[in-house]
Amino acid sequence: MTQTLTEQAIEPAVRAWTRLLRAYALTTRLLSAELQEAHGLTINDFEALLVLSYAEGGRLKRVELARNLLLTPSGITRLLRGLEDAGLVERASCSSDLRVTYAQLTDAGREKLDAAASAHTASICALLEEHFETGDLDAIAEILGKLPGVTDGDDSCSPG
Amino acid sequence: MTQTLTEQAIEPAVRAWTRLLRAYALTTRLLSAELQEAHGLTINDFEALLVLSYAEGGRLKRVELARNLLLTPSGITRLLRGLEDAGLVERASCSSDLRVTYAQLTDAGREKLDAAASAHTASICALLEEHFETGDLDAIAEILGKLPGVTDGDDSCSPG
DNA sequence: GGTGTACTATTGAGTACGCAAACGACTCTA
DNA sequence: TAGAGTCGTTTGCGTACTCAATAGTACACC
Repeated sequence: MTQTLTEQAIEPAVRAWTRLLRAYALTTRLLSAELQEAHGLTINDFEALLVLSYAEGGRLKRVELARNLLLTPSGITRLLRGLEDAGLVERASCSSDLRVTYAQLTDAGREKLDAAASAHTASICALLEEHFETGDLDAIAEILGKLPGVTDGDDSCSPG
Repeated sequence: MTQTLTEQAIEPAVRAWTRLLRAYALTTRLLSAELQEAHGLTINDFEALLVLSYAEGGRLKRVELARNLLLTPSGITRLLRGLEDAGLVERASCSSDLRVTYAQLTDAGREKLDAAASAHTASICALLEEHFETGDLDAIAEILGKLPGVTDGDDSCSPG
């Protein structure tokens, strides 16, 4: 390298990447604190309940949930342990495949979700709409949706 | 709430938010693994070295660094402890204010950064340019830059 | 039927944070 | 110059994750 770092132009990709990092840090810090304070849920707790609520019968294989939330299997085990202890989710076994266990949303879990969702959604909207226009939000969603994996769970979010 | 969750239209803000979460998870997982493997640095290690390299004299108050990386003071203490132990950064005290200590990039730190930067930048570009067009990257950067705090350190990234 | 491979879930060990508390240093006020 | 409030830093404690290893189950293939 004859060119030092400080002489390099900043790549668009790098600029976009660092801003993604910072935007994530800023927004999660805020939203996570609110959600934790108001309902004792982490963001992933909430997302898990949400994904389950959209799933048929309110249940999903743990491995599906992992794919959906982009967590590792061990992450899912520990996430669900918390939700199980809180009575929001319960285990259900699969008769046709003894390896899999389902995560099943309980009534309490659905109630918790309903209770938390409106406030959490409002927080998200308030935070983002304060700084972004609707066109911005659509643009972010559309562009980030091009990353494979980002829209993986979206099918289950179209109720039908 | 008379309307149940599954009947609600998904707010643009919520869609953008969940995709931001997933995009972050996907990209950091990949890039962090590469950076760790190749150079033994976390993403924040790298970002810290980078920010310091742009700073005048290669040094910055810890609190400035914290603002820049969006870490809490305790996060900075621990991040820098690792870099100090590795000899990449050293402490410098401030004669006019005994409370503050500077984080000072060492020669080894600058070499490490130079060694890691090209590969890491290439990884970022490869990952993002594989799925996004240049216009997308600019759009992400511009839109996310509207969030206050996201562009806070950018001044120090314009070498002058 | 046995065997190898793939998959699901869990656990142990380690890490990178945040928050709250504490402490020393600065600064403003009177 | 004494006191109060603010700021920079560190530490203790807790948490949410990762990776690697493990065990049980499924299935294909011979």
